[in-house]
Amino acid sequence: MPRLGMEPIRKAALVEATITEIGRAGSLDVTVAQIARRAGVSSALAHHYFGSKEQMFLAAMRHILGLYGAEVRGALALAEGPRDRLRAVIRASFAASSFRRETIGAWLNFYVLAQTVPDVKRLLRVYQHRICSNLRAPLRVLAPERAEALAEGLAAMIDGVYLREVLGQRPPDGAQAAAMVLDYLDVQLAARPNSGGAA
Amino acid sequence: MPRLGMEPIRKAALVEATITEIGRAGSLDVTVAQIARRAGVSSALAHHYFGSKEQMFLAAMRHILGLYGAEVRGALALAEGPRDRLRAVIRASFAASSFRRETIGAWLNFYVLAQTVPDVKRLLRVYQHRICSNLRAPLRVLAPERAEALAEGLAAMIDGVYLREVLGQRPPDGAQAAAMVLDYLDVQLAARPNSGGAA
DNA sequence: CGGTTTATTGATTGACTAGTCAATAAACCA
DNA sequence: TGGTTTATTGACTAGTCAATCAATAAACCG
Repeated sequence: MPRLGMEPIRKAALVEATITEIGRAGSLDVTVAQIARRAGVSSALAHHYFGSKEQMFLAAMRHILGLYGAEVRGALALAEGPRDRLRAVIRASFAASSFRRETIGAWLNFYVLAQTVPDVKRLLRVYQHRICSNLRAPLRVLAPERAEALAEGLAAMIDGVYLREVLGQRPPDGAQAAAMVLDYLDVQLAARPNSGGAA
Repeated sequence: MPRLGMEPIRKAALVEATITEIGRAGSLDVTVAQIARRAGVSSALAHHYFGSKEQMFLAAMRHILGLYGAEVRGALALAEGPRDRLRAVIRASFAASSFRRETIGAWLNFYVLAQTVPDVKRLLRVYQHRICSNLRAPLRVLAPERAEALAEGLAAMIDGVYLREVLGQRPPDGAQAAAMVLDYLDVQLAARPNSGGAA
């Protein structure tokens, strides 16, 4: 009994299911049948809407990055002044919507996928570029000379914290993770407040 | 024409080939046949010596971590004083023997594998614990109150730099990577030289 | 009401691959 | 010398899975 206008609903369900399955399995070795089952449809339908497994992965990744981007934009909208903006970006990176076991697991696997699938690589580069930009802009105000280096350091640290979360036995603690990066930021800014000349 | 005593030679070749193939493919989706071919033997022989693909992966990982451990030990042996020891550990993390495209690619994939294979997870935990210890010990001398937090921050940053290297278009530059982490360290230590109380 | 589009699936196919096995042969041993 | 161990492989098996297809059926359209 097919109702019309199912496409967006099914696609959304399949994207969610893809992330969940990858996160649970901790691997890209999930079958289309598994994903489809979780989404409550047949594997044939999944192929019908996405064309291939790779396209499903890509859509899932776009979804994750989209959520993250929304989180950042939302936080930035409320922030005033460069320091606040930096904090906003960092906190958004560990907000509950992104910093969950399944999402982290999926995210790590997309890094792996980027080595094989050019489209995924491009997508991930866009994300990296955007986060660096978001950090660099306020840093240019606070520490112009070191803005570039600090932005890269912060970005690396955020990625590193994510990565280490994958192995953690404890469930991820976004607040604590954010605190570590925020502390790094504070100390760096306190060090050479408004000028630079890093090695 | 089989000569005796081939086992260690074949095993070493297969381990090398495993790392190379995973690094090149950027994925764990490499066939035993591929690995064996690169090692110059049949896939049957690979199974003969390792029993299963999983054991090959595990051996490859032990090899990578072993190389890294040796690098750290070597650097530590030459270091004098806590500050020097810290620098040694960080530099060793980006030494040429470990910081190569293929090794980095393989290393990332082992993080993924850890989510599935308990033995790999255990191995990776041992590595993380060891690097944290190596950092903590000298930090306890230089900044006792913050030693724990700083060690975790440094470790996260090291992992993060590795991770970002995976996507990089340029070939990995260990010196520059090390410089970034060393700078982080210097600033943190300069900030509150011999006491603490981080938020 | 027919005809078209949309939704949906069971069944099938075609390709791939981990792991097994029996066979071959050189080297060592008693 | 003849038996055992070690090295090595080609061929095979059994299982998996992405992708396709033909078929069913509801909804919409003129």
